Amino acid sequence: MTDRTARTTHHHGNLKEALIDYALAAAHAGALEALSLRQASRDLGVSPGAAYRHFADRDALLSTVAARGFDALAARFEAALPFASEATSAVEARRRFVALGEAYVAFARENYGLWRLMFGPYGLTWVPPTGRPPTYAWLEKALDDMARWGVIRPVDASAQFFAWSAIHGLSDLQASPASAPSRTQEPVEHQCALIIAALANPPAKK
Amino acid sequence: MTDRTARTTHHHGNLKEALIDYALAAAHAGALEALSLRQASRDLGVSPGAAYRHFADRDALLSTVAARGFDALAARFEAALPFASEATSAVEARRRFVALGEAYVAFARENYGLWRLMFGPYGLTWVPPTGRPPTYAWLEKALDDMARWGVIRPVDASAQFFAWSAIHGLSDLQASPASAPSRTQEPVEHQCALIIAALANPPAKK
DNA sequence: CTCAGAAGTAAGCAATGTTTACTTACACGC
DNA sequence: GCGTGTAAGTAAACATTGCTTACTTCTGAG
Repeated sequence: MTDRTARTTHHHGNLKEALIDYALAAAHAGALEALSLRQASRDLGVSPGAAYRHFADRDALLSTVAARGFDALAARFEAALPFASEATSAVEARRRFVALGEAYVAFARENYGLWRLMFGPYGLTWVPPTGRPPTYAWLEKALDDMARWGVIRPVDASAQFFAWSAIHGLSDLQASPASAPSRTQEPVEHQCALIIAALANPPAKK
Repeated sequence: MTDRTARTTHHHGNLKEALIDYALAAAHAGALEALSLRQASRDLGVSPGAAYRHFADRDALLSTVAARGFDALAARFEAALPFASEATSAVEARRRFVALGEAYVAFARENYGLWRLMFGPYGLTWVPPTGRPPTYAWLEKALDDMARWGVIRPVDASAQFFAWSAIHGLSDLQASPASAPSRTQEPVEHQCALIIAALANPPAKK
């Protein structure tokens, strides 16, 4: 966790990436908001001012880390539900939507610090850094799949946003360490069922 | 904003409350996570160490401020929708539920820093500090009212949690300064309509 | 081989959280 | 009324942090 090919070389190493990884690891432990550049530099065996050769200031590091967070979330989506694949039945489409929700919640739980950063004052930039489609595209696709198999009605942007914010709220509430005692995972499926119910019987648009 | 009956008296004043108010004001401006005890003490005309006579450490202050946040939210609910009142029709019950959701979102927007604190690592203790019922009770009551007038089916704890997390997610996403450009308020009503749709046609429980 | 520039160092500044030993001033028993 | 105990505030100090500046060192392109 400390070394990163920066050992043998006296003065050089791939800092920047090492700093990002360090922050990512700290985020995994939940202690991101209190991350210290000096401590990081110390642990990476480098002088305090070295980080400023790669990041304008602490916020710049946090900002890029937040961006990486969306990348990591997309990777998790891809692992749980390859973007290229398609649903082959109604029950399959439904199962995929639930899997997406569960991945979302699980990510928030396992990377609480990063999660907070992503949706905090920084973050929410979500340009697609790699070739992967931005995270929102997974949701659109899952909803479209369900609509195609008749599980729900066709969705507009407003309905998409509803589905997103419903799962997002669930994640935020369940990921909070304050609700740690009730760490049950099953409600996610039921929540998704309720979202599907709403999208299957949408309110009459006035 | 600086004075608080602590002026004339040379050494005393109602610190503690002044500190909480100071933090609350800072929260209103959004700059809570970066609140400085020294700066606060300075602005309140008191020495740096004075705060520690009332709070064990910085986190203790933030923690009580978070608790006050839930109190302020309850006050807002009460203002928008007196707890003692009852819905007198189906459309009224529905209107009240929407008003609750709008109050929730508005509070998150106007007190972003406090909002983040309340649902962050601190907070979520929500003991009812004053005589008011805890915030969650408003939601329960609004849902029960709607069920009583046939707007939705009777709700269980799981359905309550669904409604809460859906509105909570909406608040969190819309309150984030990153989504400031799209500061439209109308979607709240539509979101609530979708929540109602879900609770009116709940999924068959297996 | 040189040498310009990237990458890292050392030292320093201002600010913070927190602790300690000290003073002050209020309140209350006598 | 008057000492006096105690809560509340002060002053000084320590460790740590973000960040800047002037300096060194290493590297890789020409």
